[in-house]
Amino acid sequence: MAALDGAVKKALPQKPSAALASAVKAAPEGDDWLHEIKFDGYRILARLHKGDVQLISRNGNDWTRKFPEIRHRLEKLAVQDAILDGEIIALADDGTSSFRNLQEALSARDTRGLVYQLFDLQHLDGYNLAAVPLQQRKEILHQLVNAANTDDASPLVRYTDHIRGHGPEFFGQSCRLGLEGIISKKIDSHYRTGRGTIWLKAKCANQEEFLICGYTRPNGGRKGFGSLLLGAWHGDELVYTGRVGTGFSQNLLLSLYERLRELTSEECPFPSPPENEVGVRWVTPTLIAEVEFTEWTRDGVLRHSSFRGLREDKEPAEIQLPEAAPQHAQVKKPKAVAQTAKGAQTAKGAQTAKVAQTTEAAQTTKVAQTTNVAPATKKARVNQAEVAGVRLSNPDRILFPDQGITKLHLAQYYEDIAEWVLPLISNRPLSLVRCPDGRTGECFFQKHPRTVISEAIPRVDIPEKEGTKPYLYVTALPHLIGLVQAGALELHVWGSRVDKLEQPDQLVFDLDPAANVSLKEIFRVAFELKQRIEDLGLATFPRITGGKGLHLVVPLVPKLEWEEAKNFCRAIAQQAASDDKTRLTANMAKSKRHGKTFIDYLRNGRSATAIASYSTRARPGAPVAVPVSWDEVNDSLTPNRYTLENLRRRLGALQSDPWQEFEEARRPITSKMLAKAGLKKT
DNA sequence: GAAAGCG
DNA sequence: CGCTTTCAACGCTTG
DNA sequence: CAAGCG
Ligand SMILES: [Mn+2]
Ligand SMILES: [Mn+2]
Repeated sequence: MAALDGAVKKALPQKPSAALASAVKAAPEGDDWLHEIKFDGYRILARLHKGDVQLISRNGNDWTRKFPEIRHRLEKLAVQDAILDGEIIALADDGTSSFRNLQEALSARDTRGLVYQLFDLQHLDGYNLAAVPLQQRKEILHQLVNAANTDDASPLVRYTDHIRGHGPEFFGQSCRLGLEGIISKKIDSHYRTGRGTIWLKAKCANQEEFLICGYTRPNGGRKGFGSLLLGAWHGDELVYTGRVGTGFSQNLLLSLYERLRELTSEECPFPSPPENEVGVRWVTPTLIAEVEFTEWTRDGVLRHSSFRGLREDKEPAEIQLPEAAPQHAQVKKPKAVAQTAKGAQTAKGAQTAKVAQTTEAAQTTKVAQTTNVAPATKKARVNQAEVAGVRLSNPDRILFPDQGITKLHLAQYYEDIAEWVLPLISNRPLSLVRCPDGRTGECFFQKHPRTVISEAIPRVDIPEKEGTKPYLYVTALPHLIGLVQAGALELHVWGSRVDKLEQPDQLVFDLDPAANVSLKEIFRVAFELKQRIEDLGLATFPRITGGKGLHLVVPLVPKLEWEEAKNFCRAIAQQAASDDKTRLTANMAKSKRHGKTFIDYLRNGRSATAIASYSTRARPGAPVAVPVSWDEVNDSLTPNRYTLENLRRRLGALQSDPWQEFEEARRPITSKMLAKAGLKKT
């Protein structure tokens, strides 16, 4: 150690402090930067002294007792004394870290699944390493962690790897994967505590911390609070920054509500109270909420905000108004008189009149949008909303309880991504999975609209065995919102369009892995099938389904009718299966699938459907089916990694549509192809 | 979610 | 009138 | 043919 350049003999500090990263818009270029994935957890310094371990939070509190397993693991590190720097996270199977899961683990006192990701080393065995170049500090740390983990397949304490250079590419790739962002560090830098410019953070979405300053009463049937009112310090003035009403599970919402009730205050904490906030309960601003949002409106409030968790490791005074916030709101003088919540009118009558969420800034997307909470008139119209001109009943009904995602939020999701979803879903007959009481309620499949669904959504009559039946299809955003109003959580589409129903314009090969098939194997199978289809002269585009598998979608010029098309698909699937009998089957029977991947070619029948691109799934985690490009099909991808909560990060980072070439790649199925697939010419 | 049925 | 009940797919494969 | 499948 003494031989190490920069190491200085020094006593172990009693109260170590951490280096902090400064926010930047883009990742730095050049080989003199190292880049790490940004974790979504708690920043923790570990102080090791003669077998004794102390875990210290960002604001200097002793959190050792919160993480007994990690403490125990650190006690076994082969060091006399050390200061380690890292982040404690809840690590999911797909390699992502979730702050929500971390907090749930902490409040349930079940911290066994948590992992300590170490990325720096301040002090080791009598020497201060602050002046040792970063790369060397990380090498020493790496060896230390490796030596301790030799016989551990799933270690609790891990070394955090980095890539050198290629910052902008790494950042783009991280965002396309739906991650939070990256941290960039100067390769030869010393360890400097406090905020500096040698550690930089680039984020994939707007995410900031705000003080919880109040809450609204819940709307019909809901418990606890409806949404939180947020603020931040601007100098010594507390400024209102908007509300957040999604992102909490039921449990979290109720426990947060208990804490807020103890903080309730008669007095509005804002010198300039927000306008039109009726029936708000104010609280003393002490709790800190981490919030993700799409943008600031011109009024200086958050748009599309979503709660990510409570920060227990910061001080309220640290919460300053971000520089990106428009100055507008602070200048504005109060119009409305501050209300102290007194159960005025009926409980339900305490309805927020209008959220400051439709401003000019909010109107800039391609698709016309109007997202309003309707004014409370008397009592009849209470609790209704409108999106894209379509009336939503029960906008506050929770459809995904673990995420607190409501019907209004689902409608806003489709409004937000309309330009992505509409080209891929328009003019195709639909089947729906409806869950009017949410994902965990009773769900059912629906093919025919009957009375349930808005007359404004177009129908096409399709001949069936006996007579002709109506099917829904969409051509525009309001139709999608109409489906949301009906409680549709999954949209499944035909492989043909309403103007050419009998001739498919796309095929779907649905790869359904058995439970114990690894991702690697699914993807290997997918590439082999891709090759097989390309050899026939057709293109394939991959789509992760939001469930467990993957689709290969084949663009066609409509020519053959359904029966011939399906025969073609069956021949391909059976050929693939017979060439790889151990890993594949073309037999739908579950008993024949054990340990294998089923090539479900049966999506390619008349009236068969497949999940639509960008449709949500009625599954845990609020996943979404997402078109990807073939070069994204690798170890980083999982079939359900994109969700209602993180898809926006991906779309924002995409340089181009991963299915950009889809239209140009259309080809008819020729008799040559049929012959090559082993079918007789027609 | 919405219409029909029931007390 | 308000509360409860009912309904919301189906064709093809497989053994 | 009934049962299973998505
Ligand atoms: Mn599937
Ligand atoms: Mn399938």
